[in-house]
Amino acid sequence: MLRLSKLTDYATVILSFMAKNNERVCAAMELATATGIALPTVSKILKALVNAKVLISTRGAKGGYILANAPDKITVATIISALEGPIAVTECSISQQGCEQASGCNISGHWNVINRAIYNALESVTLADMIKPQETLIPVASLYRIENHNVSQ
Amino acid sequence: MLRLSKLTDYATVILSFMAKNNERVCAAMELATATGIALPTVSKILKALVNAKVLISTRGAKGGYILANAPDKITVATIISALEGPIAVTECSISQQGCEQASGCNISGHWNVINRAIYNALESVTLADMIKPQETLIPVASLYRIENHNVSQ
DNA sequence: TATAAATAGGACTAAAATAGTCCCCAATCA
DNA sequence: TGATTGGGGACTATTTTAGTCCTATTTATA
Repeated sequence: MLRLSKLTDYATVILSFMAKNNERVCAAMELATATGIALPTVSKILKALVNAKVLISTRGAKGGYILANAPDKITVATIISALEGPIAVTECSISQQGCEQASGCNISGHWNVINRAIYNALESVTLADMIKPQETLIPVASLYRIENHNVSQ
Repeated sequence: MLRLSKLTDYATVILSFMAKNNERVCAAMELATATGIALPTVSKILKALVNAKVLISTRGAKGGYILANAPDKITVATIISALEGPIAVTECSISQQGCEQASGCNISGHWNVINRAIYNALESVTLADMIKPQETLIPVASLYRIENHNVSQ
């Protein structure tokens, strides 16, 4: 299903809240209360976002977190990278040392085309877009080609 | 990192082999040998691809699998859907009943835009493309915005 | 300067998803 | 009829992800 982790999902919720309260330092506790996500989890996400330079932190009393850039400069690609590492759908695309699949794997070039397309899609949406009221709702069903054909495990 | 499962990766390797040997019925055993993937795993993948109508199976002695369509009619999106279910990056995009995040989650419309873009990217590359010799190699590093900023777990 | 409030970093546990294996049944061919 | 091959599902093992907690460090302020 090509999914994002829950933490990344939480990150967008947290960052959306912060974007709406732009220019104000928010403590982890406040963000936990506002979003309903447990404090230790919020804290973990915030640390990752600071490492990725999406947020700037201030320590000590009255400390907290603030967006490092304007919401329209923070892309979804950046947020995902912050929590999940490089955006690429296959291992070999990341390790760059080729996959161990000796026979028949000369397809990395095409995965790169796909990765690039996905990256562009994620790069084209910013935090500012996400907090805008949604104009157009695309019917979800149209996104699916095949329904309910998962591998039973 | 937005990754595909290993099984999906294997599926592309298996299907690539079959596309090169088009119009010939391949037994699971042969595919396992050709790709170096363990037989039970190959078998599991083939079953999923049959369910998704990517492959057609023949039972009994001399049986095996064959592509249901020409390689240029089988898209990467179809292959991924076959093994991982609907292509969408967030749970709420799939369940369609909205997420439980009461506060501040009015961003599903934008996720849909992203999902659609990703889907188009995956739909635009076919199995035929994947077995073509790669013309252009895009430097992988250019796909990344932030490097090595993963969350330590 | 002591104290409280806040983040930093990392270790750790728990839960869930994924990968991989195995078994028995059904179908087909020689 | 027996060998070969896929179908379906149960099961186990492994890996990843999620979530928690502890201790150190920093800073404001009473």
